[in-house]
Amino acid sequence: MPELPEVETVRQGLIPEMNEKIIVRLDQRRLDLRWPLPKNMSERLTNSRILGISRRSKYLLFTLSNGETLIIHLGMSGRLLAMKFKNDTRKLIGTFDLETGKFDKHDHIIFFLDSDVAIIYNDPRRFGAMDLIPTLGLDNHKWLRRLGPEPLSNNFSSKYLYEKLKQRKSSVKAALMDQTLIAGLGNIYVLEALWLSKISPFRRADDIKKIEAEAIAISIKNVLVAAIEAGGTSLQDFRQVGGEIGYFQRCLNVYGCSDTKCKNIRCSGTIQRVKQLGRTSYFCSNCQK
DNA sequence: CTGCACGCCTGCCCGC
DNA sequence: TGCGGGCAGGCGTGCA
Repeated sequence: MPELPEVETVRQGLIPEMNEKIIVRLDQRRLDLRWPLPKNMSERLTNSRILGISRRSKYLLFTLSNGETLIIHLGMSGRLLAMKFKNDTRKLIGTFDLETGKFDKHDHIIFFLDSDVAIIYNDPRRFGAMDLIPTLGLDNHKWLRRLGPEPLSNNFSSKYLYEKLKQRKSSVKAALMDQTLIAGLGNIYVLEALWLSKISPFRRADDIKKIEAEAIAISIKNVLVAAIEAGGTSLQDFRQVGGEIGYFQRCLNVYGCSDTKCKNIRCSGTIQRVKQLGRTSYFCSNCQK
């Protein structure tokens, strides 16, 4: 569920908690998430200072003083939650219990910082992943090297999108979900952007006209910016660093809106829920052509 | 090479 | 009240 806006929201929340802090101890409670965790992760991270936190697509990148970068992917249900251990007044959801002093069974990794804050990685479904590699080799990492442009950067333009869609025989939805074409989108924001552009998710990508590609590119940027400003979408799992939900679900126009009236002001259609490529698509067949 | 089905994993929700 | 089945979906694998 965490797509680009959710990961960016987490990044922004982590910066005041983690930037310039030293990891004084690591509590690693499992050896694997989706894949094995980095070898000797605890030893390699202990006493390292976090020099910066950036994001590429849905990956969080922690630059460390030991010359390595920690890569974290939240998968479907991963959360990074900050917890003060002295004078804590925060309410955390589904994790550390202040009364019993016990961690949740899905608290897999806990980063203790020199500021009396701990960052808890909680992930019930364990679709998340971590890796730890030399910072110099970051661009060639297997998770990062094939990613397409960041949609909010100048590397992503309507011209780029038009040219790429022209090469695809799949549906426009499948193309926009492809991380090598554009990085960071998932089911929710692809469907929202297509609704805003009045393009059906079932249209063939190579049939998209130039003016339509422009509308899609603008819609992608608009929906991502708005979602980041709202602190992301919390449909089931997503939480911000302090445990708060995001508020963008109030702004969703089609995702999860089956059988409701289309919110397009000039449209009398009804939002449909249909299976597409083994995933759920929501769209209005009346105004999305 | 492209396009797409599948499996991973758990919690939740629905129907019986 | 209990239980089985379907669903959520990002991403790697493997197939045609």
